[in-house]
Amino acid sequence: MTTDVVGQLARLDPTSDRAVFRQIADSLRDAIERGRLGEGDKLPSEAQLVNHFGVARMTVRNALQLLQTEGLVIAEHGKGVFVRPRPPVRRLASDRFARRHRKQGKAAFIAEAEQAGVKPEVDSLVVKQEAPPKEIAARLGSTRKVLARHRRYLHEGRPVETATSYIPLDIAQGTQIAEPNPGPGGIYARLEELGHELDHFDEEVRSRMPLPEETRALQLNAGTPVIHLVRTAFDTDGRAVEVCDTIMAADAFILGYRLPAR
Amino acid sequence: MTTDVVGQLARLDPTSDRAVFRQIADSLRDAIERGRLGEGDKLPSEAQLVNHFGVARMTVRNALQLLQTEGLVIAEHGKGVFVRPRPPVRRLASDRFARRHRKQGKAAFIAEAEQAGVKPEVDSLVVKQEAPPKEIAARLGSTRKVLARHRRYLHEGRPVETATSYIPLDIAQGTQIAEPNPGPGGIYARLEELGHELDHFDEEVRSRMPLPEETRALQLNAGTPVIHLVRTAFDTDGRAVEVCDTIMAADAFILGYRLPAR
DNA sequence: CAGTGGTCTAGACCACCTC
DNA sequence: AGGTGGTCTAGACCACTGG
Repeated sequence: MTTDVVGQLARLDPTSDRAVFRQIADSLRDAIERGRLGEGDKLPSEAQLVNHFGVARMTVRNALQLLQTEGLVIAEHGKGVFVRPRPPVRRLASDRFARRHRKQGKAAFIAEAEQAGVKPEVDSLVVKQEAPPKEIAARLGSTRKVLARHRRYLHEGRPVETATSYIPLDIAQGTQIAEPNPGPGGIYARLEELGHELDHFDEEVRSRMPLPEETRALQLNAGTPVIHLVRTAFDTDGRAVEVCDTIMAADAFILGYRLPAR
Repeated sequence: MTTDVVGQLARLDPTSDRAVFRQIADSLRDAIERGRLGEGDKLPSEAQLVNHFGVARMTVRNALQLLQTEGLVIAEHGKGVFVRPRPPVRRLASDRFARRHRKQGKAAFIAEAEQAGVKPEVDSLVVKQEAPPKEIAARLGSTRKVLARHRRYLHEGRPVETATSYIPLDIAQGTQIAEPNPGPGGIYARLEELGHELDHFDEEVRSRMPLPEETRALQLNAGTPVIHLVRTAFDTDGRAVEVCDTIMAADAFILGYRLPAR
């Protein structure tokens, strides 16, 4: 058998003010941080921990739950609790919407993914007309109806991002933007062909815990926040021609930006 | 008394596969999303929920814990469980390191905060010389010793950000950068005076759940992720002259970036 | 089948807050 | 003092996984 992890865990300090379940969590966290437990390794079972520390099962479960919400471990029903493997992260560079990529016929997500050497996919595409949500209308500067393009992106089969693009109907109606497949270079390439030469994008980045529906759509583990990114595209006339509302699994991305020191 | 919130909660569905504590969480979440419970409002007490749903206290506590990890509510010992108020967020604009701010004698955090109309503070300043952590050395392109400036930023008294700047010793030693107070315009102004004209900054943005130490330093509530931002400053010679490693309370910030469409 | 985690019960004592 | 949430116990039954 492998080395006896449970035997090497720190003992409880009965004189400490710190709650027992926190002390148990501390000792397991310590074992992970010191590398005694590596990525993907199985933690001692609840029963083993109950024996080792001489506490009730709920106390052990409290400790494990704490580590889960910290994003350090993942419980798998019927199998055990495992040190969470760090999934490969994708770097999104600040030139990801550069025209040269569109010119090559690649949409931003696809170009980024291929550069990172992973297989990208898109699914659950929904295109419809609707009244824009308030936040979107504020950014578009209009409450008139929009075309909403919703899709989900996957990475080697794992869902990592959902995105909804909102384009004013007066721009999108009757164009390929309203089709499920917007063609080479994505909707930004189509917008430029329609005479809306793109000038810049403004991105707003937030982070928070996922709503239950986001947890479902992205199959998120406990302890995984989401990055909420809202991007507004402006043409050279200064008009907002698209707003893209994106929810990303935070453990799958690093966002990269270049700022001028000017 | 106020309206009877607990009486308006949805009933349990005994035929559902969904766990009872999840159904209870669902009904409370629903009340929050529908606005029956507003920001700062007190949820029904555990005892009230136990009576209303006819379950054991641990079942109710499980439901409340779920809502806490979702960041929707905050439990306060001896007082109750409350709908989490959305703290005022600060927008960080992509021109926050523009030279015109330094010229006005303001460091980036101060300038941003004043623009947002909040009172900024800095505390627990530590300045020392050390070997750079591996990640920092990689960005500086050197493993030689650095000057590390650690500080914590507060917002109307609330800690919202910790930051550590690493500057190569051959640049910083003997200058005002090595002093606790770097002078007007902050260390970037000093770097430029020393002949390192700044060209651009590269920022990397990640999000994850906080480590216990970060939870302490930022006094984070359950269900609050952190934004981990690493900024590298480059001078016009292309040399990395500073790396700043920042941990921000995710509920206190919106990051804004402008991307070229070029 | 045995081992694992998931849910739930029915209590107990404690620490904190407000009155 | 009485209400609130925080911790802990000692059980029970269930659902999933693996050999």
